[in-house]
Amino acid sequence: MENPTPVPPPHAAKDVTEHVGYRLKRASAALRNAMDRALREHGLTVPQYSCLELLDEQPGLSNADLARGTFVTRQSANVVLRGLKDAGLITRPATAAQGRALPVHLTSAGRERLHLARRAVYSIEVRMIGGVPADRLPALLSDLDAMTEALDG
Amino acid sequence: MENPTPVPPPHAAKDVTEHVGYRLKRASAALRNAMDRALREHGLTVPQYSCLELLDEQPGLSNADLARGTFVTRQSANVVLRGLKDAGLITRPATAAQGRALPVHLTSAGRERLHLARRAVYSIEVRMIGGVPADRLPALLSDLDAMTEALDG
DNA sequence: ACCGGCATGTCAAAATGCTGACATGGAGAA
DNA sequence: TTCTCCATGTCAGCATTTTGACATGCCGGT
Repeated sequence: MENPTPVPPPHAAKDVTEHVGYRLKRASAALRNAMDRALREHGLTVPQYSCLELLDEQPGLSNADLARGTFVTRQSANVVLRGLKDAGLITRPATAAQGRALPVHLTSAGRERLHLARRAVYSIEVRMIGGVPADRLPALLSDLDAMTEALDG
Repeated sequence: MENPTPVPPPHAAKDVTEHVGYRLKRASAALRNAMDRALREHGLTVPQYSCLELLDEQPGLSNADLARGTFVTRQSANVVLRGLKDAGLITRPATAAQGRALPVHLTSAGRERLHLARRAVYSIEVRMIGGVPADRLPALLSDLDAMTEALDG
């Protein structure tokens, strides 16, 4: 009487490695690893790079914005920002002109560092995408998006 | 003269959220979050659950095997195993009969806990997969696999 | 037999991330 | 206005994970 009802598997799968979650995690880990190694040569961590990329695109984002954008907590993002500020790659006002949000901006050194690191990161993305047929890329993006929405919504 | 040569983007993309890496990370984060919440009710962390799942399928795996299987370092896996052992969910010999690898096995309590937690996790996977067209699932699995291989190989 | 390479388990230290909690500022309802 | 709700920034404590290092046991070629 330990387990009378076997759990119905999400879909036909011989073992764990056939599960979407496993593949997703594995791909994500591989990407994280590759980015870690590449960014280390530029003196950046993955969260730091992610913040720089977001800030280059949307200057003035707040700490909370960056936390959401990089999928970590506000507290973690705060630590990252402190590191970037100490490195002179971003600026952050000590007081808020209005509200509590403190808008973060890239310094020219930050922009420069980002542009250098971006080369390395993009080449990784190119290598990663190289494995999948080009005509399936839109579907892949869409499916990843759908999965996220299905979980978050 | 700051950046004479713009970096060629990996593929046509208006912003960062169009990049495969971003989508991948986002989906992975959403899954991780959902699993964290679900497994907490069962007193398990994601790495712990992952180890139990692997051990149920392949009894006798070593710490290093589990580290590779869960995409963490041997040291991290060791901490996880210690937790599982303290909880009485696994057994681990103190000495190796041959070689250095110590084969890990599930206890009946471990199997029971796994079967309970599996329901919650599978329902998450079902929900996640629910967002993508069923006929695209094989391609999705294949593409995730291809990306991993392109990065690791 | 010997030795070099390699995988494993483990220790120590540091970095990283999260949970819980609290104070502040703003928007909207009563 | 006043009050309630929500988002933000931040502090403290804890958990998790990684890097770096070292000792042990096997397996290959020499």
